[in-house]
Amino acid sequence: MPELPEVETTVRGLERVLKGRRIARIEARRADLRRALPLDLGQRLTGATVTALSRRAKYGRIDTDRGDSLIFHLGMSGRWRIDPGDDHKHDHFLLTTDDGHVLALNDPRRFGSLDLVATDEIDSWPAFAALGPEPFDIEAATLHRRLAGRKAAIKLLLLDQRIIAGLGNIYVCEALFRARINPKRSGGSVSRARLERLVRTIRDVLVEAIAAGGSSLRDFASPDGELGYFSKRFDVYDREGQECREGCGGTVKRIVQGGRSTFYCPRCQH
DNA sequence: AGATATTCCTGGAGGC
DNA sequence: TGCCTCCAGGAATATC
Repeated sequence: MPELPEVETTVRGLERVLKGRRIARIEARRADLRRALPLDLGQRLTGATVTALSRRAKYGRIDTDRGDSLIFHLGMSGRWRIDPGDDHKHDHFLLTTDDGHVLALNDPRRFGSLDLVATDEIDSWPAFAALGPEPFDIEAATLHRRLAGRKAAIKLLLLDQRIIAGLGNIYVCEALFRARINPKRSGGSVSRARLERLVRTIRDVLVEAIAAGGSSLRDFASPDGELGYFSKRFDVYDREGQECREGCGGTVKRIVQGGRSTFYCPRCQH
């Protein structure tokens, strides 16, 4: 599942073929990804030059010289392929550059989204306006303030994009394990010192995943279509019943919080 | 504020 | 082999 590291890797991959290029052709095969696409999307993008690519939380952003930004979210199963060759099922959106590269957005489950937003209004675009700070920017003091008094489980609060933006299920589990924090603990009860450690482990785990080329769930492909990585091993995610890698003698447990799986070591995490 | 449920969607896994 | 059910997940939304 694409989380922040996968989006970062994807943006970097797209940048290699897109930055500075003129968009020669757009093919939007579905008008209805998560939200309806503007009817004039083709006109606004065709002939425009891509000036910059960037990432915000789990969104990728492609800016053009015509004042528009194309914003994508990969949802659960989204991926970009560069020069896919033949046609793939679920290729919903294709972009051709002036030097002949084809970029295809493929998303079987269609939980992803595609939006065209005026670049100078991007900060007030509702999906962006609601986002909390980036994990690489947030300070422990800020996180402490944002969690103060909150009774909900720390695991759930870290998944809340308004509190801290960009974390998903996998890296929240991994970061909490490394920080030795029990995912069931209420957000407001985590001490400032432990939040210092948590901010560090969040950054560490994200940096490592980006370095490994994005993570590693079976179906993730890098932008150029290379198939998935098993290079990054998780300590707890999807390891129910297996021994704790910390060597504490405990066993990784799976619980359900907010309707989704949490993996942790009850011996190590308090 | 928080807990829980539902919706979107497909493919992969496991049961029989 | 195939048919069935369940499950995975991010984000928006609804309800109590």
